[in-house]
Amino acid sequence: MRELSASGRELLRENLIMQHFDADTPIIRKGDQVSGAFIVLKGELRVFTLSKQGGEATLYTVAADETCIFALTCACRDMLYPAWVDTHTDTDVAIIPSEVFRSLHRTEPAMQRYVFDALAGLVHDFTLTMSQTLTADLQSCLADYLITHASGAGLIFASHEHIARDLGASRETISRLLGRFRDKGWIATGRGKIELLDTSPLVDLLEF
Amino acid sequence: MRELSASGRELLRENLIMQHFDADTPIIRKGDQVSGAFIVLKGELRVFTLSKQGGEATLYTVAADETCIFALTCACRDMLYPAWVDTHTDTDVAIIPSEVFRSLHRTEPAMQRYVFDALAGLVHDFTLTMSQTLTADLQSCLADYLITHASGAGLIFASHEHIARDLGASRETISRLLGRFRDKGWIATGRGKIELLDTSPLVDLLEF
DNA sequence: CCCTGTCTGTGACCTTGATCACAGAGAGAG
DNA sequence: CTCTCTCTGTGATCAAGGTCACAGACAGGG
Repeated sequence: MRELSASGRELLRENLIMQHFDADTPIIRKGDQVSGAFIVLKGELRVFTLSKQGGEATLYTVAADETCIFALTCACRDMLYPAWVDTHTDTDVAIIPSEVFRSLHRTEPAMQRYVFDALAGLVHDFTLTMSQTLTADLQSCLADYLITHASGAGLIFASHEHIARDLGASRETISRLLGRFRDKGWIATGRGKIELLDTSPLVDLLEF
Repeated sequence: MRELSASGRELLRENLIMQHFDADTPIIRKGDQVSGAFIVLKGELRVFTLSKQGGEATLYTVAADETCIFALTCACRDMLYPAWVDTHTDTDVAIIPSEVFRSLHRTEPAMQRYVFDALAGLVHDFTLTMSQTLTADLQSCLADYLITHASGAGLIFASHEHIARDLGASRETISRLLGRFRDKGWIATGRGKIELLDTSPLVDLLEF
């Protein structure tokens, strides 16, 4: 945002709204009118859909310094928000009101570049998610999840419940699959913790 | 494209490549390097993913006057193409080579607007597809497909095979579901043809 | 009119993953 | 140390769809 013009920066400063959400708060429901562009300052937003039966499936998460692309497109094209959003950690968000955002987007090249990058990145992410959910079985999705969510040391701190929600699967099935991975010696499991022991067979599950 | 600057229009005219594809031709494979931005002039491109087992699922189609967003983002960000593309009808395509496109996108506001609109539209479409495939059962997907693909007179000209490919389902299951719809009097079926008789119960399948 | 190729209808069976129902851990609070 | 809560493991059962295997139905070419 350093690259905005003086007047743009001024406009932004005057209209930026800071907001705090506690952990596990529902923030947006599908069909809500969205008040503007969101930029996460601290914490994380989770964007997900709900099924007929009440099951959830996480579409993507918005980490610190990122923006929610659905909100961007809603602010630009006057759409209703197409999904649900909540938090699992304390989260601070900066909101640029729709009109301000639209005006910045019209006049500021830096803003155009920012939005374009965010959208193009989303297309990439979505493609991955889509092909995965459409074509891969749960086992492959889980393998991918473990690899992409592991810390450098190969550790993941998450309950089976949590993983199941992210993947839109049931807790029991995740438990069973993790059990299978463990029996094969690929991972070690503990309460709220998973350790990757041998990633190569997990990676093999992804390639095709 | 009328809104480009004189120099931009000149650049475009000199570098535009016209290409013709016959029906049912594979055009791009996943991982291919993409030569530039595509604009469909006549016919239709189908963008789809393949699963391990060889199953296909259509992500979206690019109709006349539309552009393929994957190709756009690939051209902009130097990515490999993330899906497969083929045709089912004779199709004419205009190709803007990557460097030309990048240069136009950098300098021409009209091009920036065009790309932004295409991306934002995709986000919207993807959202719909995603929530559907993630949350709805095949019956609802089929109902949606029939309604969105019917002509004004409520007619669809497509074989069960074709519908199955679009929905990433098997031909037999589509046949069975259509049979159920027919038995309930909602549709009439014929060889390569479906007629909607009573749309309201089909619409009911979508709302939840 | 027949022949052949593509659609369509159906039965049998299998796999995946959801759901229900518990039983046994860790782990923190008191 | 106990009590209670959440997390984990596992069996039984069920529904949706995919796969295999045909059989009939239509349509166009010769």
